[in-house]
Amino acid sequence: MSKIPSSTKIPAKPTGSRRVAGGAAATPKTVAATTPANRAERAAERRAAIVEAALDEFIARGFTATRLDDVAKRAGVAKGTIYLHFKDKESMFEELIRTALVPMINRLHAPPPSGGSVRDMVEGFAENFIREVASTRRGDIVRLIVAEGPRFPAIADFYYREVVSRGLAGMRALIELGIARGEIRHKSLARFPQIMVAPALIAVIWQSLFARHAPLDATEMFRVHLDLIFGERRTT
Amino acid sequence: MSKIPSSTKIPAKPTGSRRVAGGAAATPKTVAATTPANRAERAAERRAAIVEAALDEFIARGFTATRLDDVAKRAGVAKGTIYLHFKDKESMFEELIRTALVPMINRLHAPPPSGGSVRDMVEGFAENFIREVASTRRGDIVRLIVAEGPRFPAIADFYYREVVSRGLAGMRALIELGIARGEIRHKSLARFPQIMVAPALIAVIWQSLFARHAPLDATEMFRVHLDLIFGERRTT
Amino acid sequence: MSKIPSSTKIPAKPTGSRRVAGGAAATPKTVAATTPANRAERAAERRAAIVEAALDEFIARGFTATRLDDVAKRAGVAKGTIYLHFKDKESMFEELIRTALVPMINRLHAPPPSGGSVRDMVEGFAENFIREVASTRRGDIVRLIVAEGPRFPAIADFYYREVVSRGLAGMRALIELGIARGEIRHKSLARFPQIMVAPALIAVIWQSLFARHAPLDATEMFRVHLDLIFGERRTT
Amino acid sequence: MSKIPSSTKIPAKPTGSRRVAGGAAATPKTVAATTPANRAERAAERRAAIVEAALDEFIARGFTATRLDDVAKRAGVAKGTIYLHFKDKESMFEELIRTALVPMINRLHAPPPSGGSVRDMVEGFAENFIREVASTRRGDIVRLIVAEGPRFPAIADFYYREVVSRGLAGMRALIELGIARGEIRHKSLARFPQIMVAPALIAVIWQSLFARHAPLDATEMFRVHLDLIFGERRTT
DNA sequence: AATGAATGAGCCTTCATTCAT
DNA sequence: TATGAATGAAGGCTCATTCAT
Repeated sequence: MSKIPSSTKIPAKPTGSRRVAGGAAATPKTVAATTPANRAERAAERRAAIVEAALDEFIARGFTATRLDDVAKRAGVAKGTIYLHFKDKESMFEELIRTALVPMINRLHAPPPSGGSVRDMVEGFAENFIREVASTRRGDIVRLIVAEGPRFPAIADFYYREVVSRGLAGMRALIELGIARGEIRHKSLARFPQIMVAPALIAVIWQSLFARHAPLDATEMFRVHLDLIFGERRTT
Repeated sequence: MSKIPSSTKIPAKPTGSRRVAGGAAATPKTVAATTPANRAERAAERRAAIVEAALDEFIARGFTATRLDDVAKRAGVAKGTIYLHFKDKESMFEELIRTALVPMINRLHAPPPSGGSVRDMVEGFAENFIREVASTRRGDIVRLIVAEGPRFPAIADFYYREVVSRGLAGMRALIELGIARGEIRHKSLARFPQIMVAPALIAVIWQSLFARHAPLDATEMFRVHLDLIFGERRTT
Repeated sequence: MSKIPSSTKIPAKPTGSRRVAGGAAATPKTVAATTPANRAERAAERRAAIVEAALDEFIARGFTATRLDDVAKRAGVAKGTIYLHFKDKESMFEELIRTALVPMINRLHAPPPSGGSVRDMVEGFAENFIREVASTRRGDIVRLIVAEGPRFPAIADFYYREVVSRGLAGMRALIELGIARGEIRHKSLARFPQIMVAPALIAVIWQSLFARHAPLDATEMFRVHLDLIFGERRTT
Repeated sequence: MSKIPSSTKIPAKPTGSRRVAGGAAATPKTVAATTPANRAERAAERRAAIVEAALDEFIARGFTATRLDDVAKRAGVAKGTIYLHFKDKESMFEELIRTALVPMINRLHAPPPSGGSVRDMVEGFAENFIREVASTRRGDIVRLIVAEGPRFPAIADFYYREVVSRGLAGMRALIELGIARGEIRHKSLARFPQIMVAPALIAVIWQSLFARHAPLDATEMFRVHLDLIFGERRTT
């Protein structure tokens, strides 16, 4: 049994603009004359590169095992530069997670595309979730929260407050709408909206841990799950 | 936002006989009046204490952040003693996880208590799972696997092979039985036995991360979930 | 009988500019007024200081007993700094030895100052050797190789290949020249050039181990040795 | 470049009586009924085994790198047993060296076999030395003293006092005899008896370090050396 | 006397953080 | 603003030594 050696080079998807072709050891010094105007722009770019890199590393190794040295290398900046943007490793981690959750939060704010049946809405949500979360890096972030939550209560709290509780509230509203409209018969489902999203979370975890052994068609699974709740549709 | 300081003393559930109450610096030399007569017995006890302590620390901090120093202190042994029982931190971690999973594996071997309806069987299984796993340290171990799996592929593999694939196979058999007996109408459920257990896993994660904010009645949630699959029962 | 306590402070010949006199706890941060203008220069200086210090410690204690902590202290750098220059203790040791041998190797390359008789050449070589090796730290390095060679075969190999075999080859050539010129009568000496240098090595070892008890005039000894080979000279 | 891994099993020449055939992990407990009479005998045997084992390990690894665990294993005793015979590692080392030197010391006491010419006597001594020292473990001990001398001044002192100074004194007497008898013409040789033995020491070191690369016929070398001093003999 | 489990000081090495340039 | 050399606290692991059996 061997763990992933910490020297493993997680293939770096170079983060955008910077990183001139050919530059071996990423020498970011020779950036040439900087137009005073785009200073801020350049800084923002750097910061973005750091965020990208840090997320990748944190996802791959977890908080403690991540080395800022690696983050810097991957971001193509010097180690010290990280400290121009973040107070320390811990704050960086927390800030990163928050930032990464923002899109999810926003989606929860957006009123669900209310056209059509409740099932369509839920299915739309689920497809979206699976496409945008379960099979992307955002899914890894969810797993990261599960992993580091106990050591970063603030992160867990934030996630609960901003994502989980809102998401469940929205889901409950949908369920109640479904019940009101007669689409859903099981009234008690409204007491446990978690049930509605459970397969989505399963999918997230499955992708990280077992996809290699047994690929999982998350969308289809979710559809079957919805059949349980709304009754079979395809028969029609 | 602050993470749990690494110096935080996770309250140690003292492991059995040794460890006199109040003893601060845990001086394990003066055992004197402690009963265990023979050598082997003492050794086994020590090893058990280390296992206990290590599991607690690993669960609380994750692999990398766990200090063997703390494990030793919590177990009431010297640091060197750990190395009489385990090759190194990594082997200790892997061995611990495997050991901790054995009870779960055994339960999967045991033929499901086949009396009664399929729903009863599943419900029995779920109640059991929630009682023995979701709300105990075994649940934390599942979360630990989710957390460290990507860095310990061997652990993830082992968990998949010994627990997940077997568990799902068993569940699929039950589902097929339910379909054959007419208890379950949704035939495609057999393709995704994950759906059946999804709420159980949700419960495990919820306990670790959010129980503090919003307690979750896992048993009741699971019952509602079963209602979706088997049809409501309580109406009777 | 007591060995040198490992805490013994081997008097450090301070390595160059840095290191203000008397400074106990060696706070190398406040360099301030120290001259070395540019980065590279400073780095080279530090590296040199480490090399100096490490050699002294290795010579005084041998490989295993040398503590990098002491090396760092003696070099006036932090422990971590060593690792900016060397991969680990072992590589440092091997690299150090090789580096320290380079001057000897170079001397072997240089064509012997061919003026005069063979005896003069050998005597010149010997005087040089005794002046530059036997009574200096280079002699200690030879002893160090003798001491650690069996545990570092690579070091022994390197020493044999680069110094011993070349040195003996050169010496053999000289001997043959001496035989050809009629300066040396014992033809079989060419089969054992080791004999020619034996007293030099004896001198090296004597200096390290017994000089304190009985000083040895290595130069004079070598001259007597040459008398055996070339016939007495002083009579003239 | 790689050093000998410390795990290297130096092939143990099992030390005599003990060590029952087939006994894997050398379980010295089952020694059966001990005749009260031979207690002391058994103890002496054990001690001898420890001495043997320790010498081998010290020679192979040097003082610091030698683990008492390995010594115990090789001697077929428990680690604690070593402490019944020696105060600590350091004393053991010093005592071992002293003990190992005794035979050499004794030989020096024994009046040189005074029959025949001085050359015969020296040649006899040298042949003896090369046979009994240079190519045996005793030679390794000489190298060990060279290696550890600086860190164990007491050892170096002892060696100087008991072996070196006596040996040289004896050699000087022989040289003076040779001069008196007209066998040796170079009178100043008496001032540096080291010259007489230098090739012998060279041979010792050569065996340890370079024998593998280039075997050395020490006896023949010594004979050539003597030819230098006494004049060629074979021509006759 | 002999054992070997247990101890804990100590050492190599890593890595978050600082700061002179 | 950005760099990266330097720092030193901390942690994994070893091993001489002790001591209950």
